[in-house]
Amino acid sequence: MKKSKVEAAQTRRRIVETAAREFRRKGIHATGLADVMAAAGLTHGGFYRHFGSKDQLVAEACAVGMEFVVANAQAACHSQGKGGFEAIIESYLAMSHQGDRSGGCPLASLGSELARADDEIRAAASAGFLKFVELLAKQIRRRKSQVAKSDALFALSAMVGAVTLSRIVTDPDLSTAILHDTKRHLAPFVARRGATLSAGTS
Amino acid sequence: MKKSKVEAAQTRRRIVETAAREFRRKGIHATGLADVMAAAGLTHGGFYRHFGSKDQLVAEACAVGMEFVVANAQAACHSQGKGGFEAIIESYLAMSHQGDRSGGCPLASLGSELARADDEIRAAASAGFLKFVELLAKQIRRRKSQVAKSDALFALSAMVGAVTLSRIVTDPDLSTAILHDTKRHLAPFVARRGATLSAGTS
DNA sequence: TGTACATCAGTGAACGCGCGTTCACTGATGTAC
DNA sequence: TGTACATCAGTGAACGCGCGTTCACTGATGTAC
Repeated sequence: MKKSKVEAAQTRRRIVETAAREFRRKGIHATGLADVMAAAGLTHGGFYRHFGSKDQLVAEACAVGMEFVVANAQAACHSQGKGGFEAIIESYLAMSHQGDRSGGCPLASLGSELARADDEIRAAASAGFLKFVELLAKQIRRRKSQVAKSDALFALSAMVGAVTLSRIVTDPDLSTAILHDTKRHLAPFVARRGATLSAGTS
Repeated sequence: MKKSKVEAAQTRRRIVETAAREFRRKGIHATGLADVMAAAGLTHGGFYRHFGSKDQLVAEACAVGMEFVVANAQAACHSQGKGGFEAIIESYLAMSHQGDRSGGCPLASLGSELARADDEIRAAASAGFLKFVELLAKQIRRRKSQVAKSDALFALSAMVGAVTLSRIVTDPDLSTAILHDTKRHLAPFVARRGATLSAGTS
């Protein structure tokens, strides 16, 4: 039953992408390797032909998940009429993102699990996080790029927190309010060029 | 070996408080009931004399954890010379909080796990979240309390996201920067009374 | 180009382990008389 | 106040189950001649 090298590479890719969806949907701990392999149309025994451990898969799945999210954000800021920054926060803080864990941002759907994960996994998440920050910073044109990056760090923190909290809260109105208010507070960010807010001294 | 009613009540309380610490430290899924009971100086068999299930303990532990965090915030805003709001964000976004999962905010240390938890657990987290929001809103004096609440929702989203992300990221400098920048962006919140930022129309 | 053989992707059973939960038991507590 | 007995907090062994990981096996693939 050996498959060709091309097929094997496709299978590997399929496992990682399936894992990226399953981990985000049910959480890292709650998703077994057998679940992932079954969702990819395979039996669990073959897993170790492709990966050294579950943690390795988690790291790769995390990287792929972040790539998708950053690509989506990039697509959003090119497609809409609005400014790039506003388009990104609008799509990130949309109720559709809140409801779609498996296709959404790993930082929001796996945040507290990632914080306890091993170095390799956290490094993958870190790299994806920084790509997102850079994309955001590029949309915030300021005199000093360092200030734009600082603004982007803050904006992404608020967005990740908002989506996470809106998923925890039991009242749907409160859930919507968290996303809405975060959107409203972040939106003026691009407009206020060089405002006092971004020129803190400490 | 039966214990008196008073002793039993103390034991129950001790289990909940121990659980609150252990769950925040290692995560809900990764912490077994035997771990919690051992940390409380008991054997695991007695657990079901006090609780109906692990989920019930998680819900109570979450409630207690949030109570402690809100109480800490309240203490912080009374003890320092600064304004209450600034004192709270300063203590929440301190590196000491980032490093101390077991004594810190459940929303940050358990966020993505809570988002997938059952209704009872999420209701407990919701209630604690709202208490925190109300405390924050009280520190933000505005003409309309509804605006203060909206500001508080946003501020807490940013704080929870910042602490979570600062724990994920592998670069210690980036970790510090996330907390620092979030502090810096949130601090002017109280100063800017009725600024355009808080008077959005949509 | 055709043949012989090593490789290795994928299967399915099995491993030890820790989980949440149950249960028979113990003996101090609290109650009924 | 003293005695007899039911209660029940806590113990420790056991349960079925699913986990990550291993392994013998299979047969198509890819290579050496």
